[in-house]
Amino acid sequence: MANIRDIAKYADVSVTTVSRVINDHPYVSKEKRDRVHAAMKELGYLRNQQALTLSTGKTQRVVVILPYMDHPYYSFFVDGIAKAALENQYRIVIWQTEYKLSEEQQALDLLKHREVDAAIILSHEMSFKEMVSYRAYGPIAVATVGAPKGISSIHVDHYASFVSGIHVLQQHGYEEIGIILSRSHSPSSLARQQAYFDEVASAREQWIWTGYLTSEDGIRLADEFLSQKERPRALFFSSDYVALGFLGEMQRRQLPIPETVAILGFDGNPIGKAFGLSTMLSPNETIGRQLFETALAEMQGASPQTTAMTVMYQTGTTL
Amino acid sequence: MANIRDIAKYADVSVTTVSRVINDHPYVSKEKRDRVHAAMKELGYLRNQQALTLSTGKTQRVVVILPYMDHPYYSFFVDGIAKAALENQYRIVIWQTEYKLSEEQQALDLLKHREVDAAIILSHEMSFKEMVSYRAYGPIAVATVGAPKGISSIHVDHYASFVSGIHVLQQHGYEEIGIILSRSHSPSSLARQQAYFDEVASAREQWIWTGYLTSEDGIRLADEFLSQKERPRALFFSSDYVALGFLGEMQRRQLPIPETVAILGFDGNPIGKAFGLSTMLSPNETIGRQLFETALAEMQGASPQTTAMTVMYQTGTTL
DNA sequence: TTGTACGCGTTATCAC
DNA sequence: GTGATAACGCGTACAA
Repeated sequence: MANIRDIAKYADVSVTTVSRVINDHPYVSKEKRDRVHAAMKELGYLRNQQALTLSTGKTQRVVVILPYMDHPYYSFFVDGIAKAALENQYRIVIWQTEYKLSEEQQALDLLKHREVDAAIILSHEMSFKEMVSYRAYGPIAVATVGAPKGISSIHVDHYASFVSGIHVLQQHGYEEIGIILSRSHSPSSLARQQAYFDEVASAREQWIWTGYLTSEDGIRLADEFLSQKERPRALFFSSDYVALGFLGEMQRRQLPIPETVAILGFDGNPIGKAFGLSTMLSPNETIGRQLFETALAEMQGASPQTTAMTVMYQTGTTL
Repeated sequence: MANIRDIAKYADVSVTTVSRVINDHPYVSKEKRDRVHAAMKELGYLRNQQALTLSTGKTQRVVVILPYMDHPYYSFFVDGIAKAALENQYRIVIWQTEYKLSEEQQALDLLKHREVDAAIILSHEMSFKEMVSYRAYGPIAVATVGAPKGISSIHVDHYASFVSGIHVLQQHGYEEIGIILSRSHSPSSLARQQAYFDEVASAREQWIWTGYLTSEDGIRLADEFLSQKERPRALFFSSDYVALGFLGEMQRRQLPIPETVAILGFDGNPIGKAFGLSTMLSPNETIGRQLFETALAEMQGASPQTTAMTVMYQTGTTL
């Protein structure tokens, strides 16, 4: 609990000198430097981060805003963010929103109240218009598409990615394709629908299933899918977990894949490999890293930037 | 950027009065209260959290220390912690250690440097002896077994849980049982081995596989398992993800489950349901909640406590 | 009911 | 090289 003043008194120097020693500044005689070090050791000095933070105005913290902690999709982003943050002596504060606007607002209020230096948003309900109003209080980097000037974005180009996924399906001979989306009105879902209608000749509304986020949703999809009279020959998912739920349920019903219907996932979650899931590999950990690095650069004066990432086909046995 | 003094000046009152208004204290005339509110609105006042923190000595933050963000096992704990924390106006800081002692030390240093009020540790390499040396700087709650006095613990009783899992296997007629562990020297692995030798008559060293953490490890296990001349009739895993990796690989090789070998998982990860995995359901989200609540109680003066949780058999088709 | 003055622990400024 | 002293923005005795 000894503070900088106690050290100064004990070493018989000024607090300024102690501060200089702590921060490795020049212009301190070796003799006093040694005395200060000895005093710090003797009294068990520990620098109080809160005081530093108030004094410098920098918190060395970034808030990461995401809807669900327990959805494995997000953990890869967070992993990348966490690694980049730790390497740069930053801490990350996690805020789980469950897509509630009020939670997103509270999380961004951390920026206003100088509790964090920047915000990284993985998915959001909030409009970009509202988000921009927080920009004055610190850099904001998002993993979603459509960010306006002022807000950095490192994201998967969902339109291009879905197009290339559809091409993979078509190269495998599938023309009648259905797609499985998460939230119907999210920008990524809209981009995916657009790609679907642009690239699939037989595209139809009934072959778009929306509201599927978890593996349980995937299980539930089996009934919805099988109950249709006219069914597509292939399903392109927007999440590996949903795809795996569906795949497992089809296996349980002894319906062979891809004979009954081909399955193409999206993400590249390692667990998919165990079940031979064909999928579009998304570089989510890299995106996480870059989100932090972009935010860091902005804190140091750089301009906001937008980067679109692409996905890669990862072969499996479900096509 | 207006601070409490600016408000005071603008409303023509003292800073104390402004502080009282902010914190809803009594003894402020309605008239001045209104003036202060008006001034705050006019100047766009936002309370600086860093200053509050330095002044009160409380950060309203808790650090959560865990080895891997991208291992889905931990996300359920974090989910529970996050929910409980947000309900109590606490923020959580995440520190990913990859089981590196130095990272664990750095994370606990946050406590020393008053950057957080308490620490929650989900899994650790550090000895409890060393951990205790940090206790002086704030409450510590762990999700592991064997915590000494002074350190709170909400954990799965791995010995009892493994015993009950083994009983489930035996009730299904399996006597020759093997077990799959993660890190060989972790307390939970030791408890599981003990349970194994205590309860399984045919227990043998060759039927203990250690070093399996991920689904990829589970895939790899298939070869190790099949190459043994004498094989157990059932495998009891310590993680659903490893079990699923193994299950998927066995399916790929067209080896029927449970005929080739029965599989019992451990965790109760939702994705297991899709593939009919029989497992021991562990209340990890609840444990997360209680970890936070215990830490909070300690911050408010309560004594450290230890609670052991039990797991429940969740039926599937792999036994 | 209100206000003055100080403490929280640090860094930054400026004079010596 | 060194050291007073003023910020940073808030809460809170204590006095009035």
